[in-house]
Amino acid sequence: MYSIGQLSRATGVKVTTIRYYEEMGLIAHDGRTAGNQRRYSQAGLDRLTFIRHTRDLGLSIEAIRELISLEGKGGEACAKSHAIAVDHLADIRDRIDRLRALERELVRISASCDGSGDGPCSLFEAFGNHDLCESAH
Amino acid sequence: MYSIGQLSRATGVKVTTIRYYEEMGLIAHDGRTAGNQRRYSQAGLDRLTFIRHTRDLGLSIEAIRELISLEGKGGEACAKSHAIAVDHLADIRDRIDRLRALERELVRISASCDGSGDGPCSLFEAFGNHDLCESAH
DNA sequence: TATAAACCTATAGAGGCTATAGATTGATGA
DNA sequence: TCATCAATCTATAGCCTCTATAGGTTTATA
Repeated sequence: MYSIGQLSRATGVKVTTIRYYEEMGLIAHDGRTAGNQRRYSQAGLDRLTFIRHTRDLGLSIEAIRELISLEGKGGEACAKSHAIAVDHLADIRDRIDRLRALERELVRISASCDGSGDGPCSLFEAFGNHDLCESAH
Repeated sequence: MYSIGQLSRATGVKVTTIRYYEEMGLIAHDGRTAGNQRRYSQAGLDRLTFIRHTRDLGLSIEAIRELISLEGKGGEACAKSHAIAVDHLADIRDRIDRLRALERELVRISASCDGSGDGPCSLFEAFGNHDLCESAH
């Protein structure tokens, strides 16, 4: 059996965060000591490792909760899990696209003035008036 | 003079958010009516437009506050503003790189199972064991 | 003048943690 | 066996950028 601190060191998830995940319903402990301290089995460690990885991938607590509820059920559950992965991938790609647009804008804005302080500084117009406006709002 | 609702409609920033920006020190109103309602001049509208654009670009409230304090000062202020833009650009590029790594992982994970539910579903192993581990933790 | 829309302040909640305080328990060395 | 100290416990508040709600007041229009 592992203490919460051992789980923390093994996975890199902070102790307080493990308790937070418990509160969120992602992980349970396998009993307590006489003095009320949490104890975990190997299954607990595996579960936390899974949570850590899926969080690293950017999945929300909600999505992870759903994945967990689908684990090992086969058939339709497999399809649902697949959908979570594919949806998240689409979301990531969306964010990449949006960040690329911001990157282009910022390149333009940075270039609008060399920062030397000689001559008029056009950064504020550049910041205040960007091309995204035409498409975004 | 504009009411807060007019400012909101003109910029697409919600009324409650405008009041939040005021509390954060990004925008001030130009007086109040006898009945205590905020009124704004053209300068207020311009300021909110600026805030909206810089938020769209992903700048933090803190960075915007600094930009505002530097506005129209020329010389060194121009250099500082330039640095804010360049730093933010570097940050955006970092985030793009990280999202690209996630994208690759998710492509691999999605491909590990077709979601048909025929045969064993390997999504959970794929989610729980990803390559990022070797580099990230 | 009556009504409805807009406005006001204050407060709580979202998501995903993190930090702190103050108390208790557990493991180790003497 | 006991002292000590690290680890753990619960409960609560804070971070950031809003958003939503409640309950009340003001403004604009018919």
